[in-house]
Amino acid sequence: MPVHVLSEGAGPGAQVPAHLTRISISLISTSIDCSKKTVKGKVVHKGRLVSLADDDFILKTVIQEEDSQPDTTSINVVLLGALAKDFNQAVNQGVSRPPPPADPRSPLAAKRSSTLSAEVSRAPKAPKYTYVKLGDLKPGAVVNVYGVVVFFKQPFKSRGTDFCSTLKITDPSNRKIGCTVFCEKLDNHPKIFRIGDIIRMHRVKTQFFNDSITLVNTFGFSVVTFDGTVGGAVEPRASSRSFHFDQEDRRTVEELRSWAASQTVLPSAPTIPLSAVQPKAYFDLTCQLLARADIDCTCTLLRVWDGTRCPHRLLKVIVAPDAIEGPSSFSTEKEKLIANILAYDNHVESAKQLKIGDFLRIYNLRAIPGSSKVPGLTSSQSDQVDHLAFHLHGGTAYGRGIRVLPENSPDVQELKRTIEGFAEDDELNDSALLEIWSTPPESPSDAGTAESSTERSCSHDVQPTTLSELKRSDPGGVHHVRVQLRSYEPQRLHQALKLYCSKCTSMQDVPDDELVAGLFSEASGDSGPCTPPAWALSGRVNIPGGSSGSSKRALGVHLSTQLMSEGKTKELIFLMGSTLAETCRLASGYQNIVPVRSSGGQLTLLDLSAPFLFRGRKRYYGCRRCSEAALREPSAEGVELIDEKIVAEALGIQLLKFCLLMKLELQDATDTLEVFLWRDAELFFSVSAEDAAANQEAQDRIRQTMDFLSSPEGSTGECPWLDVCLSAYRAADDGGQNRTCYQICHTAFTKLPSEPARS
DNA sequence: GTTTAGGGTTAG
Repeated sequence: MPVHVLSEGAGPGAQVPAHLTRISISLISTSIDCSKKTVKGKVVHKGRLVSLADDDFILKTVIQEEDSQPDTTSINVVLLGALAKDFNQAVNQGVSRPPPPADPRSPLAAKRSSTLSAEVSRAPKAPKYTYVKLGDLKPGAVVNVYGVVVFFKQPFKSRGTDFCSTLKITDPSNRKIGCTVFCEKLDNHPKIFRIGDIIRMHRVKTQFFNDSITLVNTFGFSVVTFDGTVGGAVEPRASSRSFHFDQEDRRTVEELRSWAASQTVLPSAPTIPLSAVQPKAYFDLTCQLLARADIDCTCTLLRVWDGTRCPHRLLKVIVAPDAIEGPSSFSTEKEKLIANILAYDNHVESAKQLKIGDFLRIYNLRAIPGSSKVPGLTSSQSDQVDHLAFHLHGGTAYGRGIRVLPENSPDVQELKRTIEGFAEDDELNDSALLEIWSTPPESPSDAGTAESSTERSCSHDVQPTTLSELKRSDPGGVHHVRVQLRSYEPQRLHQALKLYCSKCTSMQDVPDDELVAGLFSEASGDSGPCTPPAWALSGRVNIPGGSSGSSKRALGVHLSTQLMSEGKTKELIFLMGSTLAETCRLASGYQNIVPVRSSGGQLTLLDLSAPFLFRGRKRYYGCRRCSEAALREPSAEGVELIDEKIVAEALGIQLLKFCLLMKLELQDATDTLEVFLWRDAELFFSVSAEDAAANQEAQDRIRQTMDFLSSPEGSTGECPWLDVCLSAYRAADDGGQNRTCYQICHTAFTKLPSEPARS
């Protein structure tokens, strides 16, 4: 039997016998008589010709219908005998165009596979993406590639309609390939943070330019990048809503990482902390934005820090306080760590997009010594000579630009640790804490030598002092004291629970149930018609009756199509029109509940004063200032567990962290002292603040600890003694006056009386 | 069915 290959574009009747009719591959099933049917498609896989006996062969092939979803409309075909042999000779695996026209995990594909896969026998998997080695690139093709980034620019505005990213990549073939990405949306551009990042691009076309091949994105382009650190987590940074990622991708990334690590030719441009900045040098800085001010239309001031102190004197730029976005001043200690950066020309626009609190990487920043000419107002210029000024010059040469780093990136995690290390001495400066508390100390009591009820875990090598000595000593530093608890606030311990934003460092009370219930009832008020987003499947859910026997009712729910197709239906629901009590009741049956409402005919989230997420008994809140909340479909691709972080990220919410804040009055024989328990409160109580917000046991533990510490013990009739590590720091109060504050650090309560049995 | 850019320091 001869095998004919249809030429591209040939009509269906051209070479096919007339008694045969063509059907779509998606219609093939075991209940259909296929004997007079044909299919038309492309050979996306051609197996090896296997010889069974003399002149008897077997060969497997996969045929995929064109212009269709890859994992739903291909068939496995087993060819036998001479047909297998003829096929093997006549047919080539055709990848004249890039294999799949759409990401195989697109919602459409997922939806179809979930409904059809059980009924129809087809290829079990989408055809794999094939990646062309950079050394094998030929002009005039559309390909998928992997590479290691050796140069990149942040996206910049082109003269056309799009932003443009330019980068250069390499791979073990050692060929360096320039790439250009044009996209209107910044979000669709590759998320490259540093040289050495790994990049995967789908559907880029090869072009000849200046005697070498370059890559440019083309239709259906998608890109994913990865950190290039050997041994680091392989976390895809996608630039599209859905993308394919499997174990083979993981392997490829790891192979490229190890290869790159062995290459000395890869230029390494480590980011430099402010403490290591050299005058005249260009460098990349990883930092947090604290404040911003427009100087003129070609220059914007960015005030940043990275928790380290630059040994050189830094240029001060004086700006009118009302021109500053963010705090107009900081504590004296913090000011010493803040660098003023002048961003010029094209960077003024990108500086505008930044939010106070953002974590940034600023590329190709220049430290200029002795600068005295700065647009706008500078303080007395004569005493600014030999001060370092940081300039981000106009243009994009050498990758000059600004990039916001995501909070979960390893570099930001490290930055936060550095900043928090400083925060131990300073973070409680701003009036936040001083506003919440204010009561003066009183008189001393007797000293004791009893066993301590706490244990210090710090490594500070300081001798214990008395409170009166401590009060006389210079402000700052750490101190060890032996003290008793005299009093504490708040007496109502639930008031010690706060919500803290690590981005803008604001702190707020946890909204009480009455307030939250009010928001739910207000949200269910708008019951007009409402359009759910395209990715959602809508249905109803029965609310289990409460113990009071309240009437059952059904509420609207919306589910993510993609999560459903992954069998994760119950892991996340968007619930509409429920009361707070009903939401809590349903939370026992669904892992994640996001309350939603109808607003102006659209489905939206509730006001951020309400929890945006219920997980069992836990509720999670977002920062009103730092969130850009919107209802979006979360991607759970490769995610083991959908948790508050995944949901918050998908919804653009800056997650607030539960924390505990108390003010304790301590005493010893010499004096009394007010101290805060905040940063290490969880360590002190051996309880997480999040648990304290949700469960009685954790609350009991805090209550028992405070009861124990404030009640007379045994025959001595004294309160228990505590060995405590205190950190002292200067902080400005409301009136701008600096005063010394103390905070308990590195200290854990150890002597809890036996816990009562629980059922 | 594709214009833009196609790396290589501002000059404050």
